[in-house]
Amino acid sequence: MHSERVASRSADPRDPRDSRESRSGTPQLDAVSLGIIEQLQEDGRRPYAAIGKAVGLSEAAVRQRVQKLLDQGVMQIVAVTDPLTVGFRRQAMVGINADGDLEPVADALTAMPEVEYVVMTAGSFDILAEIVCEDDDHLLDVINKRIRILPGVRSTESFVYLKLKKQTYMWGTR
Amino acid sequence: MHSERVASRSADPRDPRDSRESRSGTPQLDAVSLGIIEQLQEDGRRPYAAIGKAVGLSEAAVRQRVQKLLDQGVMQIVAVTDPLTVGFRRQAMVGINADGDLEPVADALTAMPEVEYVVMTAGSFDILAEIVCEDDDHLLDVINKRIRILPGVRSTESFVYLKLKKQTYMWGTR
DNA sequence: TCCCAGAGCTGCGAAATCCGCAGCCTTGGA
DNA sequence: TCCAAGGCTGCGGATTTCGCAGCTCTGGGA
Repeated sequence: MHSERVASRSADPRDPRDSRESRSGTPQLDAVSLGIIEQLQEDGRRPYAAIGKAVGLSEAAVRQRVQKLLDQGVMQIVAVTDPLTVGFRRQAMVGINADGDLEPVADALTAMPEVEYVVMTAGSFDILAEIVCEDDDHLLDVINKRIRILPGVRSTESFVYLKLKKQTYMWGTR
Repeated sequence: MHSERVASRSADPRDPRDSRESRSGTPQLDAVSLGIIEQLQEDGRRPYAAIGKAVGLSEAAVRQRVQKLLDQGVMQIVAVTDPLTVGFRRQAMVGINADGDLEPVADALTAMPEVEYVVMTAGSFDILAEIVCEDDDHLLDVINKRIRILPGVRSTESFVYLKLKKQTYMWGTR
């Protein structure tokens, strides 16, 4: 039994290690690590032994891999909620257009505590940022006094959240 | 010591229970539960005893509260990653405009495994949906053959992700 | 070719954590 | 006034986590 020890050598002939990196500097993951992530996407507190049984590894090995994935920043194990149910009254997605290099703008957004999510995109917006605020005043303040002021920012468009319908992290399990 | 047992009765005079619900049917949370969530937003695997010490509750009480929060769907404890680093080549935010009742459209989106995030918004889009795909063909397929076909959908606009800059869930700790 | 260093895995006790349960207290309704 | 329900505590027993020593495989250097 413990069926696929194979996975660690057949699926990807190379080591599970960071033998090859994508250009962004993030390590490449083998099938076993993906399996571990998949298990933890279902339940972030699942015991290492149970994960090991599922992916064909010992408890200790799973523990080492998980620790490494966390250290590398590849994954994080956290509680997620719908902010609207936890006292934050206003949440919005903001589309941003800017001139020149977008990196400094994105970095400035990343530094703001109210900004939960920043992604650079292709399309009619250069950057999308998700904002979580206490109330309308707070939201207005962040957008007008903190974002639209950033050097290079040409325009913004806001989408205030009315209702969160879905929020999952289980793409691994489909 | 165990300073604020107060919190469970002074901050909000009512029980920590779902004595009063917001209109969406989600229970109201007291300060202690918020504290627990905050702890788990920093580290989803933090031991119950450590959380208890931080919020002034026994280990068993924390365990019961966490279980209840999970059962109620108020929070989930999961591993989150940047899909782009885990083998999914294409990710996009799609803005959608539709006629009539938006609920069925949102429900249909929610049912799609490739859709990770669905939110109804105010602004020039009615719905925002985040999509995670294997590659360009897959993405194109989902948008053209699955989303734009939905009854009521008038138009869509896509923002393909180039680089994820920030992704946090620690709004509680600021 | 031989040898060594590094990475990853296993197995194993010790320590810490999780879990179920009985009992106590408070609140609200009959 | 009494009872039922919800929430909390404390406590053992079962389970899990943790640290460590030892093994294997691989790649590089002499």
